[in-house]
Amino acid sequence: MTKSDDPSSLRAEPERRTPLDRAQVVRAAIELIDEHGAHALSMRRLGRRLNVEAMSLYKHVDSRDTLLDGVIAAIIDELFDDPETHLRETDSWSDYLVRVAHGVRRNALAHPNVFPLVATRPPEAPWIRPPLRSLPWVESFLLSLRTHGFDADAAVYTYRAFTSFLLGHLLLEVAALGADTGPIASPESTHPSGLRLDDYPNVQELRPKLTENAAAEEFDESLDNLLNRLQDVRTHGLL
Amino acid sequence: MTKSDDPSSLRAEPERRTPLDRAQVVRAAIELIDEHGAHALSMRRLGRRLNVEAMSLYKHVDSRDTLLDGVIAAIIDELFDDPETHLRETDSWSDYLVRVAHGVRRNALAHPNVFPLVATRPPEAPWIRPPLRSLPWVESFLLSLRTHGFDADAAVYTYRAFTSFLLGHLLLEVAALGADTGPIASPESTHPSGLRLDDYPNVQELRPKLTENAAAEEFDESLDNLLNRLQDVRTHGLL
DNA sequence: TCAGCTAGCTTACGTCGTAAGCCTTGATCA
DNA sequence: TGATCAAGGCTTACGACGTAAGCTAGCTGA
Repeated sequence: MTKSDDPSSLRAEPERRTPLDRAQVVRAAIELIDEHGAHALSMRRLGRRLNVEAMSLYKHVDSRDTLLDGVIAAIIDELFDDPETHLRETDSWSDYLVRVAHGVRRNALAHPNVFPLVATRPPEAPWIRPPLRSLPWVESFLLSLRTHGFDADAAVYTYRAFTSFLLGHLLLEVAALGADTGPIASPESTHPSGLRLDDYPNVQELRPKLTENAAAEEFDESLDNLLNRLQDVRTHGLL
Repeated sequence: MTKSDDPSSLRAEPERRTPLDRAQVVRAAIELIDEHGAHALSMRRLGRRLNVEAMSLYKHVDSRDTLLDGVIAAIIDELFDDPETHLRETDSWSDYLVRVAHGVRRNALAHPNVFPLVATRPPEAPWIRPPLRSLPWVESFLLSLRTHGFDADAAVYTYRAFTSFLLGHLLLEVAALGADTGPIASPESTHPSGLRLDDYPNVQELRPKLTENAAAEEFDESLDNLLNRLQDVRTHGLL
């Protein structure tokens, strides 16, 4: 009506032939968050991106909140579908954990604006811990450990220690990456780092080192240390 | 006008004699978040709680976002003002780190709805890492370590490892505590844990253990392990 | 006394999530 | 073929939100 029937465009835009579905909505939401951060995901904006009115999205999604849950589910399903993140015949338990850890890290770095959601939105049950926050994941993880000699206590302990490790390291790595883990994003880096450091001599002196990015090495080293600890737990039990 | 001049209350509510100030606004915001979660902090609601119109808050605060930054600053200042979290004459470096860790944990558990903000809002600079996310904190932390024999590299390394450790453990502990780290809070725990576990035998079997809360012990043990690792770094350097 | 400032209030705008209901189109079936 | 119907769009509308702009009452100090 307004200006859409520009005669020069017989079928200018894709002119949706096939109807939208939930998967497309979720995918578009992920793209939008990847590009502009979670605060930019509004139903109207998402509709615009899909050439659809905001209200039409509700044919495919119950609410914005469940859409966000869908985004998270999609991301961790993507991770779950990565064969690298599953136990192999030839694996030792530590090979397995290393591959899972690296898979999660890849996943987090691929979607730095989504990861804070994965980290902080309430999980389905309080004992399901981000970032391994789906039942399939918990099941797969526990099973893999138990088939490699972890008893019940050690497996659960490992689940908790491993998720804590992942969350701490990756949330900070992703945040340092400039992800707008919070509301506002880029434009207010008013001065590239116009902090008054005069009263903080140690910070001032160490700032070059503080800004160095050694995330990958530190992740691996900390992981290695965790694995050593878990080996004790596995063979000697808790305490 | 509406119903506020109930004659039975000559001065029913405090009837503000002294004007509001920024500190009171921040304090009220913290209370509101503590009670109802961050999603419940709107300028209008906050105004209501302070018997003031929403717009009046802008006399004391630049925007909702800077108010949130103020909330975070207040929380970590509270932590900084706790003498338990600072180096003592009699301390070894590990005594110090243990007390800081426990201080942060106390702080997080005292404000479980605020901690996710502390964890995920963008810090002033990318190398300032939650939850020790103020310049005074970084300075104090680095100085304390260096006065105990950490060289520059080891001190910075420790800052990073320590913050990762705190963030991972405490964010998950606070989340399990039922904090609404995300938008919605309590009412939709429709069924106390109505998850279909039929297809997840390991989860099903281990669920009692998964729901056990051993956060305190695990925090301490993981901390102890971290300290051992740091001891190596302190005495032998990195790598 | 009176100018000026402070800390409130009022109004208004644009955006948000979403409830309710309408319209078009293509498939189903008599 | 024509009637029926559901799916998947669209329109309108409501209340809450953040906040820009401007108003005003009452205190301060000259």
